[in-house]
Amino acid sequence: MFDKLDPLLHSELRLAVMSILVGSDEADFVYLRQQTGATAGNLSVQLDKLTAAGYISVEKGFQGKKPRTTCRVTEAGRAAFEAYVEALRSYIGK
Amino acid sequence: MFDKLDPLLHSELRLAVMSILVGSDEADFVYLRQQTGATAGNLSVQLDKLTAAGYISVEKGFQGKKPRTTCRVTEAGRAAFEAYVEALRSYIGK
DNA sequence: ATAATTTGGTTTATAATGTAAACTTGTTTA
DNA sequence: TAAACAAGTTTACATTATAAACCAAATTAT
Repeated sequence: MFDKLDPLLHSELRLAVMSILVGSDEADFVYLRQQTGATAGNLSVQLDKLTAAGYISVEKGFQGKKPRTTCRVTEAGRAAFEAYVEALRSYIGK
Repeated sequence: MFDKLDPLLHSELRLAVMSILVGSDEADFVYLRQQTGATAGNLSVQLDKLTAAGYISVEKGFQGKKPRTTCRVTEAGRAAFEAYVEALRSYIGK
C-alpha cells in the first residue's frame, strides 16, 4: 500500500540539497547554505551522508585563494530522488 | 525558497496514518496496523503524538468484549496535511 | 607588523526522534 | 485452570539531526 521512503532523502535539509542539485547540476557549499538557510555544520554533515550514499559527488578546489566545495548529483542520486518522489505519491496522492 | 515541512507529518508512519485517515474519516488501531505494517508499539506512540498535536482524535471503546481504538482526523489535522503536501511541492516540484 | 575579523568549512557534544522488545490487561481456547 | 491470544502501552535503546565549538587560511584594521 505505502511505498518505503528512502530515509536518506526523507530529511528536510538533504531533500532541499538534492532538489537544488537535481535542478542545477552543480552548486557550491556557500550557495547551498544560502538557499537552504542551514548552518554550515549541519550542511557539512548532510553533504557527507549524501556523498557516502553515492547520491552526490563533491569536489574541493579553490576560487582564487578561497576554498570552494562544489557538489553535483550523481546518476544514482537522480534516480533515488525520482524514486522518492514516486514513493511519496503513495502517501499524498497525485 | 523551501517551505518548512511540519515535523509531525514528516515521518513515514505518521504520514501513512494521516494519509489513511484523510481518505477514510475513521479507522481503528488494528486496521491502521494492518495497512501500515507497523508494530503495535510504534503505532501507539505515533498515534499519541498526532493526538497531542490535535491532528487526530482517538476514541476508545469496545466491540463486544474486545477493546477498540477508533481514530479520526480533525479539521486541524486535515489542514496540516494539506499544508504539508503543499510545502512538499517546493522540494519536489509539481 | 601583528592583532582582530571574516570566510569556508569540519568535528563533536547534545537533544530529539524513531523503533521494537518487553510488559499489561483482559479474553478465548485446550 | 493453564496456556495462548488480542489489543494496546511503556520503556529502553539506537539512530538521527542540529548547532555550538573549533580550525586553518585569508583579509582588514591598528
